[in-house]
Amino acid sequence: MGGARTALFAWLAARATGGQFVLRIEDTDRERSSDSSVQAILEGMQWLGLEADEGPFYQSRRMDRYRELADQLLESGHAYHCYCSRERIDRLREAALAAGEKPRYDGHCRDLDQVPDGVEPVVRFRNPLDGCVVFDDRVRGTIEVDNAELDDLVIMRADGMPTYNFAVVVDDADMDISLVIRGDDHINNTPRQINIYRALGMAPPEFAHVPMILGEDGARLSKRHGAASVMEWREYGYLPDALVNYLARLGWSHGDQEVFSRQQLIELFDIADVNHKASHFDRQKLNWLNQHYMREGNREQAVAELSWHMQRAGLDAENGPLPADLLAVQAERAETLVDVVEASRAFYEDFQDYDEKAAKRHLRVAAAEPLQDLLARLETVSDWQPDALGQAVQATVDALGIGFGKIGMPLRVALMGHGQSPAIDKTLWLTGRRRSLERISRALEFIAARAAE
RNA sequence: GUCCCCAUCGUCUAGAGGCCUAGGACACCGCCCUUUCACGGCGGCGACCGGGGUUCGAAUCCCCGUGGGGACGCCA
Repeated sequence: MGGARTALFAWLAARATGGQFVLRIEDTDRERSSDSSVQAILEGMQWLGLEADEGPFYQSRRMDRYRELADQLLESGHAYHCYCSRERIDRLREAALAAGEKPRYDGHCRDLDQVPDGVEPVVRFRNPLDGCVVFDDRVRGTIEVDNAELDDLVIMRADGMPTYNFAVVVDDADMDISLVIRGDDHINNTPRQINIYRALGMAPPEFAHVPMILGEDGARLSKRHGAASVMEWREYGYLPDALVNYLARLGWSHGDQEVFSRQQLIELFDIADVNHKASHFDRQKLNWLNQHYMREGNREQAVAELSWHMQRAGLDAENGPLPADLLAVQAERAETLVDVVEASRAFYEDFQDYDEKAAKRHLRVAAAEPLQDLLARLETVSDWQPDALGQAVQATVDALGIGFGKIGMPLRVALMGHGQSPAIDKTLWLTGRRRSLERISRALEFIAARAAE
């Protein structure tokens, strides 16, 4: 989610300023990057509607370029081969930690005379020893770091693959990136990268470090908090528009406004307005927005998503009301599309047993006459629409001189198997003629059987 | 531990020295509407982390504490 929000900000910043949104897959780590993880990103972006103007570009296909520039740095003396073993590096780190210092590479191979045999070296960047790096962050303002705090980072691994900090510099320069928007966990990388730009003789882009998103418990958002990938949120029943709106409001705002269309977001968004503080992910507020978008948002999107969820839950839309009709009545009593589907099973398939408590309370002998009367009336209803259905129920109430409660709840339980459903006319409507008549008959039989016991 | 970043209701936030008796939203509580569940309406609870400055005046500026987050990888 953090990545999705960063992508959203980047997309908005590009759209708001007439720029291009470039999608790049940073897959230089052979062990961690897999087809499925890349696929998850691509799918998530598409589902959220964050279409890229360029890309996706894959770093794994630009190896020659990274090697070329690493060689250039080697030749100009801005980089050097390092033969230190991982064990030595580990010892260095432990010693530094024990001494209360910041772990750093000690520059052992900086000026080596002789090259050890049989060791595949890494390439390290020769970071300046003094001075400091200052940059003007578009959201944070001026950030200043002493070069003395920085060590010589590895830019090419022993296997010849570039590391992140080097590859992004090369790519951002080659791809003419004017603004880099990323999580503020990268603030510490930026001065190192700026030093590399300088060594390469290239001009660094502008940077904007946006705050992180924390879980409800204040810890960094992770799988532990329920969902790692954007597509999992789809599975939970959220709408892309709701997620986009929610994510945009996390760390950014425009006065008291809470609901923003994409168009408004594009018109109002300015990266410089982004907050400095990390924010907590609040599922309940997302729920509220999701309900809002289910009720009043883009109909096609909501219906398409609902259909997807129905299929996933094994509900056959052919065998019950139209998803659009279902949404129209269920959205106001549900927070997610999964809730809508779960509350609607009875409209698409038969239920086995009545909820014990509901049956005991509402399917009693006293309910038999009203149900019988209503059944007769419903059989004559030709236009199975809410208005006519509501009138039929009212007619039963009037004819028998009973209160609405004497028929409403028994009917609800007869139709749904339990006591929760939309307004009774809507419930009859969604249940459909054949099922409604069958289920009322079934309830009458149930009542009779109970009475006989 | 060292360095970097941050700090307004439980949460998201408004607030750019007087407009603040600190506003809105979510959540929560109450009432109304409703013979289901909801929706909706009305109302309530609830915050400027602490201490020093600067100023006629500070939530807003500065410093120091404290708290939180991040970084310190041949991960990104």
